Amino acid sequence: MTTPRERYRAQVRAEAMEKAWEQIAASGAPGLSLNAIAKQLGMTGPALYRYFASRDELITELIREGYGSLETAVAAVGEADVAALAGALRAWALADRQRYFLMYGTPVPGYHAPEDTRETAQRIMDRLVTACAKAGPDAESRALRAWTRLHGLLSLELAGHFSGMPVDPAALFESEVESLG
Amino acid sequence: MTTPRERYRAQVRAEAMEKAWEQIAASGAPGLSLNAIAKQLGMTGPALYRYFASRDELITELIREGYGSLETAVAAVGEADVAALAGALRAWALADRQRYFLMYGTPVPGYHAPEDTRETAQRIMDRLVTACAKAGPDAESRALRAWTRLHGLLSLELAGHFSGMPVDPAALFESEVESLG
DNA sequence: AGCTTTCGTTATAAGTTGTAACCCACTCGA
DNA sequence: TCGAGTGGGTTACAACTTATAACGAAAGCT
Repeated sequence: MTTPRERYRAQVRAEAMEKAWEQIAASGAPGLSLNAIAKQLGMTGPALYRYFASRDELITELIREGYGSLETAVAAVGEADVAALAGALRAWALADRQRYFLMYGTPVPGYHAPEDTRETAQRIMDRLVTACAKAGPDAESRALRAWTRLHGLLSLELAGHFSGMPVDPAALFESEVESLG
Repeated sequence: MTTPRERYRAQVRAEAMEKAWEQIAASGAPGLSLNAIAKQLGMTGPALYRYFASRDELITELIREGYGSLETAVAAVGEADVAALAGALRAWALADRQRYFLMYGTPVPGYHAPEDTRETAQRIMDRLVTACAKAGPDAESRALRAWTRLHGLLSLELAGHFSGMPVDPAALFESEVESLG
């Protein structure tokens, strides 16, 4: 049973996180400002602290949401073959670069992700493992290799390290996906 | 000919960058504070602006230094076979995680690396290409694949994404290096 | 109706980057 | 050797940031 207050609170939190995603997409995680978000929501800075204990908690919540969104993205892939999963991963990553980097990019020393995001990450990995299991033995180690290879490709592409090089990221990705089969 | 003033200036800049590396290693790039560095050098905050036009310029200088250090690291590898280069890369990366992420980690939207670092990166890549050329045809594309695979492995390891998993990063790295031969 | 919880406000503390103005010391040329 | 100019360091300040405290008002519950 949700009271009106709870619903309102959830709505404000959701709107704040929406603005936060926009800010992160525009200026990266370090450029995220609670004050600016509050202003966009039509309230003063300190008011937002009723909804998020700190800037870090907001970012943690964004990371949680990010993992959730990736999980639904891979869950939406019907028959779980590796190529389809890889394609879904790339599409999801390209949809929001900074979201990808928030989860898999530069770690902040001292920051530890909450336990439930690790569990979500595990479920995502499991999905990849079962896909690999259909294609032969040693599913776990092949899934691990798939993950590291795809991540290497994606993170370099998203970071723009291929720009200025005569490289077609999509083709490179496809060729690397084939190497996994 | 270097005047005493120039030598003094260069020294202060070098010391500031040293402290900057320490700060980045401790709290990541967002935690880098010009004020704190100035204090460590025994001067007030604004004084540092005589040496670096802005925080961004200091970070740019650090990135430049990072690329330079990687270039000397790979140049120190005598016979350039891919396995040796990969080993040198991993050792260099493990020596300072945040330095690696400063160069290959999460990009800041709107920030563009200066041209000379791209040239240095190109020279490093060339080294990898010549190493691949000794092992067969299609050196360029094999070098590119080597880069993306090693980066995927390294960045996940350095970010701590393997901790909690039954994974031996060194062994995984070795096995992936073999896949390149 | 009245009580309590919660929300949003202003005020404030302690940081940050960066600029401006000023002083002092060192360097360099006449 | 002395005077002028350059460059380093200081304090003061503006405009930000995160975060807390204290207060008022609105909404919900009994």
